[in-house]
Amino acid sequence: MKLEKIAAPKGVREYLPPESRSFEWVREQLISPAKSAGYQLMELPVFEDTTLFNRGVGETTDVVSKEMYTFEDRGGRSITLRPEGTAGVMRAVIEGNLDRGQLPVKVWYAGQFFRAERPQAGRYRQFYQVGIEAIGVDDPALDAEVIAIANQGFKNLGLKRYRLEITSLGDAASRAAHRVDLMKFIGGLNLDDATKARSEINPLRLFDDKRPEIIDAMQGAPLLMDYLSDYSLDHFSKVTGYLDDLNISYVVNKRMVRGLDYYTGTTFEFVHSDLGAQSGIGGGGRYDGLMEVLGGQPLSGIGFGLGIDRALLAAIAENTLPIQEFSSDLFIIPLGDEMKSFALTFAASARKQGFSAEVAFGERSLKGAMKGADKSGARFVAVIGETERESGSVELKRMSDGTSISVKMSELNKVLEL
RNA sequence: GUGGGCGUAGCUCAGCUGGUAGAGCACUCGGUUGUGGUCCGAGAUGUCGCGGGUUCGAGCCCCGUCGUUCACCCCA
Repeated sequence: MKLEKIAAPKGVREYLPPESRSFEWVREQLISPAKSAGYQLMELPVFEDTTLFNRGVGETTDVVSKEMYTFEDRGGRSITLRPEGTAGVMRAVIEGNLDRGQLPVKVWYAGQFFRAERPQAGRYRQFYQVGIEAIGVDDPALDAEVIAIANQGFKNLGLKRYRLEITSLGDAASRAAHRVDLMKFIGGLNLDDATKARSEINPLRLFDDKRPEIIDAMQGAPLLMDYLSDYSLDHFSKVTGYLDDLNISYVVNKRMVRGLDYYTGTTFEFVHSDLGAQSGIGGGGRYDGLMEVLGGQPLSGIGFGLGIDRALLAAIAENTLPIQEFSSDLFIIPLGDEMKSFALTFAASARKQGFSAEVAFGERSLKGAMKGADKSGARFVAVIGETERESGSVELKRMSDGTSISVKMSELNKVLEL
């Protein structure tokens, strides 16, 4: 009797071999620039106290109000699977007193995040991101470097068909003044109820609407950029100046909208042109009030999150994925059961000598084992039996051309390093 | 949460106007004694997503459901 199969939960994205090799590669390309810029790893829990996101991300955001996986644990605590990375990093920085040391605190992280949305191309309920945060210094040069690090990650992937959009959301006072005028403007529009309701939660959302009639209606809307204080404008122009010096091209998007409430000042987004509706491959910005909201010192911060899933889709779309070799140096075939122990010993010795080695397991015929060796892509194959055990040397067959060389089992480097 | 497309072997798919399933690839074994890739031969595999309905009869029609996919919303 066959039992029913169990499927993965809806919308999760998982990576199995051989695809996982590409995933691993993409993740490393995206994060390596941060590592070489002095950012250090932070491993964080995937679930947190629900209050962290309510307070950090903002109750009115879609993410918090309708996309979180929230449940009660056995102790009656409200727990939420992290929908984004920054709030958790801030919590850990405060809790671990990292903000008492030298500033800025510079950390990176990678892992899965969870949002209960309807799955779509490039949008999953469990998705993967890498990100960095730099906390405690408000310097436009830092903003520029953070952006440059993200940009370098995408360049590492060989991507070309993407653009960097950047804007400044200014400080709280500027946003409040702009909001009043924007609400007034929107009030004069003839909108359907759903859209009106959305605009009351966050009027900026209408700038992001994809429907032509809304885009049209928003043409004359007041722009936040025109409300910025001198300080914010000066800060922003320095950031763009540094980007110019770094030869990083960008477009200033005065209508950019971000879904998380904590962003202030410099805000940016990387958008890829081949990905359909879910085109954002990364985004981030400054969040100058967040630490304080979470009970820490009033320190500024800036960071980004890059979507690994989408970056991988982009690399596939642009055909920039390198072939990911996965093969051992040596494939060892024991002749019969009585040679298995010897094969395991030999494999261990080969690994100790610095080479990767696999053993043929099971009851296959020699021919079958050779086929297995071939498919594994191993560079060399060694068949071992009585003769080898007695002599202490093996024939290493080079699979690329079929030639073989005899070598002592303790001196594999004489052949394998060629 | 709303709307459209799709759901046939491990994969990609075929299956004509309804008559209870096929191809290619992949996989396993073999082509005799301790050596792969090509070639040849043989073989295994499907409750046609699931449930109900129409019919003498359904993979093909209808309804529901689940899954998947694309878009809206939102966003990585």
